[in-house]
Amino acid sequence: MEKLLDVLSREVGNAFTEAGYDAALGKVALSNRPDLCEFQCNGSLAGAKQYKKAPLTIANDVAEKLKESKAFEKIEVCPPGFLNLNLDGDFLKEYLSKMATEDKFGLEKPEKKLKVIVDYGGPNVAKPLHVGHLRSAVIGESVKRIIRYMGHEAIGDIHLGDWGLQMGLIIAELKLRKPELPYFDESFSGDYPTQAPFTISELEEIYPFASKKSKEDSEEGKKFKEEAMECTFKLQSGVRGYRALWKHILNVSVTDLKRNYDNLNVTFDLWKGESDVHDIIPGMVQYMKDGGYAYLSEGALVVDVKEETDTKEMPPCMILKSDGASLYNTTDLATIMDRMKNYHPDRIIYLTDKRQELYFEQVFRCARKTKLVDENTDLVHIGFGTVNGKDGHAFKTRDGGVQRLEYLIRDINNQMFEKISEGREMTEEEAKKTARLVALAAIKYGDLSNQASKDYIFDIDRFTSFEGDTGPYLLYTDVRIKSILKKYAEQKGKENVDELVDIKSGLNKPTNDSEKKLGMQLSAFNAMMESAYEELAPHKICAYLYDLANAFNVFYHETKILSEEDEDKKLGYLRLLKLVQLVMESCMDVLGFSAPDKM
RNA sequence: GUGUCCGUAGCUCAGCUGGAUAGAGCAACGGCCUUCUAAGCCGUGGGUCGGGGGUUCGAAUCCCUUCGGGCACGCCA
Repeated sequence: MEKLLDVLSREVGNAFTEAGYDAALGKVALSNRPDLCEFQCNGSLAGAKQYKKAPLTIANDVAEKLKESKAFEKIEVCPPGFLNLNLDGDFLKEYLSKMATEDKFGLEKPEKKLKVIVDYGGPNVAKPLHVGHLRSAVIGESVKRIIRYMGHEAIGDIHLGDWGLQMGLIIAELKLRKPELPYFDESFSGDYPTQAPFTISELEEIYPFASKKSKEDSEEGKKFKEEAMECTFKLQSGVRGYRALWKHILNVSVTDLKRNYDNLNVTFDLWKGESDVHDIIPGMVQYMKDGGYAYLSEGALVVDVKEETDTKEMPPCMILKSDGASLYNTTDLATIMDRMKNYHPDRIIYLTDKRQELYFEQVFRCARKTKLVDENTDLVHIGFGTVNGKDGHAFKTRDGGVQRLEYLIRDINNQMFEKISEGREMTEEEAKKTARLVALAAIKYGDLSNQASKDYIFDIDRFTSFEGDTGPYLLYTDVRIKSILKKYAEQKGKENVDELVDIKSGLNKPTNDSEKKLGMQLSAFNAMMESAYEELAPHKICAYLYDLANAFNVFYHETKILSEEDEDKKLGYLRLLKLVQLVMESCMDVLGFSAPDKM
């Protein structure tokens, strides 16, 4: 379905043509002076020079022709040459009625369905999730859903960090603590225990402990690091006991990660990791050498990725370290190779901290230069900003430690639960469930309503106060609508409101200003979603949703809906409400949260 | 040093493919609940869009410059 602004631009463009001017000047935009008009066209000003005429003259010429258009109920010319336009109520009614009958409210299907891989830039196994992981999870989930909503195929890959020195560190430390385990006995040939020799809590304690030790300058630290590297090497070369231990680490970790991500309503289609491409690395390296792409520089194997047009320094992309070991780049490139072979994606989107921008540019250029990717496969990096505390510095707990995501969410859930329990008739069970939904919306909306690339301040007090521009406000609005519709069904003695209020039978012509504003906000849905997709910008959906909720609440306060005596008018209101509800819920779903039935 | 991002109300942020008087939320102050959920609505105050130049009929938006801040810049991920 054509976007409303395009329809209107065509109308005005035609008027420009009829008046003897370029149709391209007829571009219509939402008015930035809502006190004067709903839409505006500034083409007369832009065309003044070209036609050597006063803008006012052009505007008057166009306005004259525009009178024949059915799209506008008011056409005004304002000095120095603005065309101020108000939409015709019947025209809006027709547009909304069509929108209500179409799939996805008039969002156009893509010409070609694309296959997109979304790489969530994986957490490391054996390390608890912290607030930093929140962004990649929340933004990634939304980006994935936006892509799907647009009609493309999206494959989400958590892409775990499950292979490097970190694994060696854990194994080395375990070896010190529990040397009696069969995994370290090279002569052991029986079956290893199916039960892991540690819990997730132990694992989460071991890794930071070992990591810290390996960084110490002491003799002990150096020795430990060597041991860890040795363990890494043994693991990667396939020593049986080490592989078995590694599987335990992975299993214990993944179970815990799944639980945490489930709480965030974030899911992955693939639980791949760096280890999955281990076997194809030698082949890839050989290919890069054979192709003349890779050469030794300062002992390391690198590929030059500088380009003529570069204005900045562009270090080469490193393929292997000087000791011959692989690194982050190696696995990322091998993963690209693997994905091309097994999925043939049209696009791969990476979500990581924005500090990795240069790194990804190197990797992308390298992949292109070495032809690991097809020319028409798009590689995109979405670099997001850091999550800061109220002081503007990286988010920390009160004692200065890293805040575990799990505890943070638990705290917010609890705060919500208390708030909801206050003076509301709900069972404890219900209140808990509602609290989780509200907390999730608070957290996700708090994150997603900021531009992804910017740092933002994670202010728990603000998120949990949930007044104004917050997730809970949106939920509240949706709940209000549901409540009215439910009440109407009850009045009619029906279980389900859908058979009473069918949006497909069309909307009414708006009868007052707030109703019209609400309708206009609805009509912008398809354009908004398209732009959110093009820019991979969930915050645009947030802004739209907030505006829609606002428009609804104004309408709600000005309009008595259920007590309206004119049955046709009442049904019109209810269908409008239903449409608002469906659009809101679609937006929320794409953002990755949902509303309860009551709150 | 090179590159890059940012600087908008007291605070947190939109707006940036150029348009008229720069918008929200929070905080402050004042109204609105016997009537569909007040987690709401309405109103008041609050700004040299970091500074300076330029392009343009018109600049928060584009270009240059300058100040202030963040981040990155070969063997970490």
